[in-house]
Amino acid sequence: MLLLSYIKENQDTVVKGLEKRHFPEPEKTISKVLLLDEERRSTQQENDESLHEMNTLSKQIGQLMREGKRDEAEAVKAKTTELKSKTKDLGDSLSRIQLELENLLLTIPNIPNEEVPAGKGEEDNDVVFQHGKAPELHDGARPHWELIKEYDIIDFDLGIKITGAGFPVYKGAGARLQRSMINFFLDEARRAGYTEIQPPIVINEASGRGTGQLPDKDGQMYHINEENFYLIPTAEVPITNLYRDVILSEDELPVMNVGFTPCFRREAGSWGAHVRGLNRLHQFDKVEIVRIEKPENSADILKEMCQYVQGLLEKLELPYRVLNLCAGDLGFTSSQTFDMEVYSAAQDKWLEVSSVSNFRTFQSNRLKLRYRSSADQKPELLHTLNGSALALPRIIAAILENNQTPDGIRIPSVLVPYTGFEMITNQD
RNA sequence: AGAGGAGUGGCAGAGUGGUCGAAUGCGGCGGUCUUGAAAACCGUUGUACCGCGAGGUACCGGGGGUUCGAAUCCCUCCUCCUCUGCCA
Repeated sequence: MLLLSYIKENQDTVVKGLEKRHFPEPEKTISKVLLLDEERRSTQQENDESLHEMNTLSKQIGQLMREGKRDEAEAVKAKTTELKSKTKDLGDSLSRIQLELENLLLTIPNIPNEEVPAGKGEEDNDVVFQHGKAPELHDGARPHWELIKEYDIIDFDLGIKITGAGFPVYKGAGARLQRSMINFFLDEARRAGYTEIQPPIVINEASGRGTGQLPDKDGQMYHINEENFYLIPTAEVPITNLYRDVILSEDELPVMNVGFTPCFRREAGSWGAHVRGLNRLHQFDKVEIVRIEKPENSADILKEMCQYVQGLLEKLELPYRVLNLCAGDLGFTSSQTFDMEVYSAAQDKWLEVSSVSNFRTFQSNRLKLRYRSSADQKPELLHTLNGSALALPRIIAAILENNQTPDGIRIPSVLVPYTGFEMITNQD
């Protein structure tokens, strides 16, 4: 959620930012916000005055009662009747206006920062970096959804039997590869200074609102009716919400957390013919890095996090490219996002495996996540950032496809100490 | 899941209808003393909103209600503790 004070002081920037995102009728929305805010302030002033008067009279009554001046007290009481209903009305309008303002603010996405390219959709994203080259595959090389059958390492049909489409079962070497990658990613993050967190993978409504999944992505999360809980779409949600309603001291910064969790996404309406195999799932594993930084550092930290993720891809020997997402393709809560895509040779396709974002104060404003730079300073909102490091299924898809040989699938050497095998073959 | 108890400031803990944003202790910050530190003593110490300011308003787990007036009474939800039951 954007800061109201920011909107007030930077109307032009906000309107231009929303235009860049192709947000409909930005000017109209912003003037509505400002109008509601004005209404809120004047109503609050009236309300406060009215409450003040009530408080004063009530104290008088108490005083008179104590002095035994019953009749005088009753006289003052009579005066409060009218005031009371006025106060009630004012209070009602105030909360109605506040709710309307809050709901309107919740529909406004984050403002893209200056480095974000203009554009409408994914075709306008900027490729800012590219590394590695496509492997030369042997004749008869196949996409991963065929390879997993041949080597019997991932079974979609069994997943359909147990749950439904998009919930694969990992078997044998497939399960071990998956577990190895989780450990590898967590160990790498730990070496880079991140603290490992194992959060709940079920969250309440307040957490969903805190990081901005609610109300924006309500239909995209699995919901548990009895408890009004949601299955997490990413570890970002529980890990960032650890800091909801928290005022950190300066020496607690920066916060660098990493967590592995399964992630659940309904992906309602987003399935197409091109989405096959591991490319899109309802449940998948992901290691997520989450950082909380002082505002002045967040821009540099975003780049640092990208470097970190790129390092992982290089260690896995995967060809990849980095996209600076254009304003139209930016997530609702993000001010800038870099996507990492690996090249999948057998599909001749780029697969998104990481998304690294700076939310600036958009999340911390909802979370009320602040820090105090010194004892006599007012608390200041922090910046939150996060990134996948990494999401597993598409990495597995890329490894299977890029590393296939007539004799089996070669495991990247950095993973071999974790898997305990160098090749996936039919003998496993 | 059933029965009982409890949720108050960074922490501990008093307060059961009026001058309570809230005693007291601890902790934190500033100072006096000291070469320095400790001890002792003095002062200070929540957040948000409105207001140029003086100042005002709200917040005692969340929400609603009773009352001129609620931390205090009522309803409801949440959380924690104890016992019983169940169970990785």
